[in-house]
Amino acid sequence: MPKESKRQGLLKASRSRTTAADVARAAGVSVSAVSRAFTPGTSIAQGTKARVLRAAKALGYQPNPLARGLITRRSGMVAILMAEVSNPFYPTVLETFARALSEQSKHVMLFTPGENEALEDLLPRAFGYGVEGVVITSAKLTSEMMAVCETAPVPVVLFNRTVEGADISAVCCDNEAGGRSIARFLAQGGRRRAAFVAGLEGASTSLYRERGFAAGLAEAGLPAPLRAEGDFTFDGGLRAATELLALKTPPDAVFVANDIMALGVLDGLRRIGGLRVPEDVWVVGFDDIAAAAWPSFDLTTFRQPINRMIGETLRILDLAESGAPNAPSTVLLPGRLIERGSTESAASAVQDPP
Amino acid sequence: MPKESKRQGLLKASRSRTTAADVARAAGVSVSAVSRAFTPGTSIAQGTKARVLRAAKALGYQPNPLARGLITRRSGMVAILMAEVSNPFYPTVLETFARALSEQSKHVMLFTPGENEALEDLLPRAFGYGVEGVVITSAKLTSEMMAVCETAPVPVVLFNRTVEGADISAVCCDNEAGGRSIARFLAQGGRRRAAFVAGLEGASTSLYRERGFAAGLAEAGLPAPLRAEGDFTFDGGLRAATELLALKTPPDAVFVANDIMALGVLDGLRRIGGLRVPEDVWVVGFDDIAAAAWPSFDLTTFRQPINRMIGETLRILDLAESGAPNAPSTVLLPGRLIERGSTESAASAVQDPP
DNA sequence: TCAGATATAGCATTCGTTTGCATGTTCTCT
DNA sequence: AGAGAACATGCAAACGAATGCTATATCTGA
Repeated sequence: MPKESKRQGLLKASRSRTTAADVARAAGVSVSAVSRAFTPGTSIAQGTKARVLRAAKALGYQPNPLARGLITRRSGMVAILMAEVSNPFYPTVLETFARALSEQSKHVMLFTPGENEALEDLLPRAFGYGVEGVVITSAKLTSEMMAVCETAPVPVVLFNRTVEGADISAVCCDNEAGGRSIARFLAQGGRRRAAFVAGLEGASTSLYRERGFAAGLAEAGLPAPLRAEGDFTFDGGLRAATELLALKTPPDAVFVANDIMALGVLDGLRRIGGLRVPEDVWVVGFDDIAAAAWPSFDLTTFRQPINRMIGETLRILDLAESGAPNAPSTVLLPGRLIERGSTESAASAVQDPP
Repeated sequence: MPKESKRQGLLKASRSRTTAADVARAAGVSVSAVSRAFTPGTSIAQGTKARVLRAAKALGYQPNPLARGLITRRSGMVAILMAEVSNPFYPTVLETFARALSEQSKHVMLFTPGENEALEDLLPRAFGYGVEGVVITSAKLTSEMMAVCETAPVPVVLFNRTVEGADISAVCCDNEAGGRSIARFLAQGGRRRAAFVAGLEGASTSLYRERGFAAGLAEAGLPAPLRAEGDFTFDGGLRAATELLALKTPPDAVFVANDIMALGVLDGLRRIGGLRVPEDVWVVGFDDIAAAAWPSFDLTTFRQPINRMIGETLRILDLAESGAPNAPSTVLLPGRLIERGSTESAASAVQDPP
């Protein structure tokens, strides 16, 4: 690797960053004082602090997160592991996170597992960067992964996921309650033959939603739901729809494990099956992504409280960070059914008595 | 307790960070040698390099990016500024970027400008983290912003944006050519009264697409397009549709500045205006997002070459990084029209004469 | 065979902070 | 007024790696 020194000289000459030493000199104090002025909760007199901050502002000084992170092991970044970008729910989550963290002047480091990249290799890399916390929104959680999470040097939170019997914090919508309330809604609407379209095998969200849904149907005296499988994608929904249409007696209502897939089901039932929604069949999703409200779909769905979920996640991260007992906690937040045109309201359906 | 011992082992492996000194000791060399073993292009014998790498692997050692970045000023991260998460085009871009960088074992640091956060404040923060490059995909580019970009210590690339007269690299689809080819396509299909739905005022993409479109129509001997404005969002598309419907003579074809807005226009024309697509009116978008291919929309659109665009962006970043003359370059990549059901093929449309 | 060129390896410095420790200062209470 | 306590400040040693320089081996050619 030959020629290299030229560029360096060029760049460094023009943009030498101002350091704590510069500020110290300007304010007539030591670098320690500068450091303390920027670290809350340290022993420093009001006067000197003000003086330092003033000098810092004048020079445009900001503590270097890299140097700081080298010592404190916290570089002001939070790692987010996210795989399913094709599901619009997650970009929204990502954006909200980024904004929320930005207000604490923290930043998002994004980790997207590649084809042949194991998640458990990604995490140590993140730790190397001194991330102050990790949020995982990826579907597949292997047991190796769990092990890494449990021994992580910083708090780890599963977002929209849970794992049984693992010592990891998790923040979720109450999926089981959601499934149950949808079952109740369908029953009240006079639906007799419900179907469930599952997401990826092994995803906790799909599992709990199905569990609650089945329980709710049973409580209402309805038979267990028909079942098809998708993979949480639009195309998976399309395929599931054809599957359902192939049944001798198709369902009169379908609860789909998430919205993006529900849109696929809806489209499949209409375009391929020629069915009318909601006249022939009702469709209900889960998440309340933006597209659910589009006129073409007008999808009834169960809204996840994204903002509260993110709030709770940040709370857990902060909590663990501030040295509180790091007892892993699972937070279940209530969601809410949003009725739209892919179902009829219970009121109008009640006309014919059971 | 078996669980206890297992944990212990993992703790050792993942938490207590092994440093270059540990590896040096294990390999019987100095830390310098370890450093050189991990830095390509340095003077080190094959034998010792192999020995070091073996020891490193055995200990699970990875150079600490923070410490490394402190010296080299490059921490292995690339900053991405992204605002419009509600447009599915961008999450896709983000994901592709993250994967591509991951293969160079670099990482994405995401910056999402908040409500009252100026972009030009965000960049210096990014520089503080030693990012090796910056990719900007945000809509609004103020002149303060330009100034910061031009004096940046690392390469900056505008993605899907251009700015005239600024010394900043940019990678774009050839929007003007795209607009022109769409115009030609509509003309060949026998459309006589075209409309354009613009995106945000001041967005270069919208501007160039419109320019090319208008030029193409003129060349085909058609009148200048009708015009409505959206804001690059679905709802903006809906509003634009109502606007167009309110005209005394509505258009027989609409070119919308991007897909997500085109879906809104399509939905608006159908649901609100009761028009049939493509029988009554053709609709063409730009981007080719996933939803464009959904049966409900089946949107003809101009596909941006995302992969090539990202490839070029990375190339520019690498180029500038490796010390080549940092002459800002603008790369224009060709896109391609994807015909779907929201238009008729020119062949079939030619059958019935007006 | 020996001077001189050429790879390698190590030492010590450097990057920009934080922080334990020691040293003042000021304050409080008796 | 004096003895501690409580607070402020600076010094210097980390943090973990990169790198200019120097000191050795090793190699080259005459």
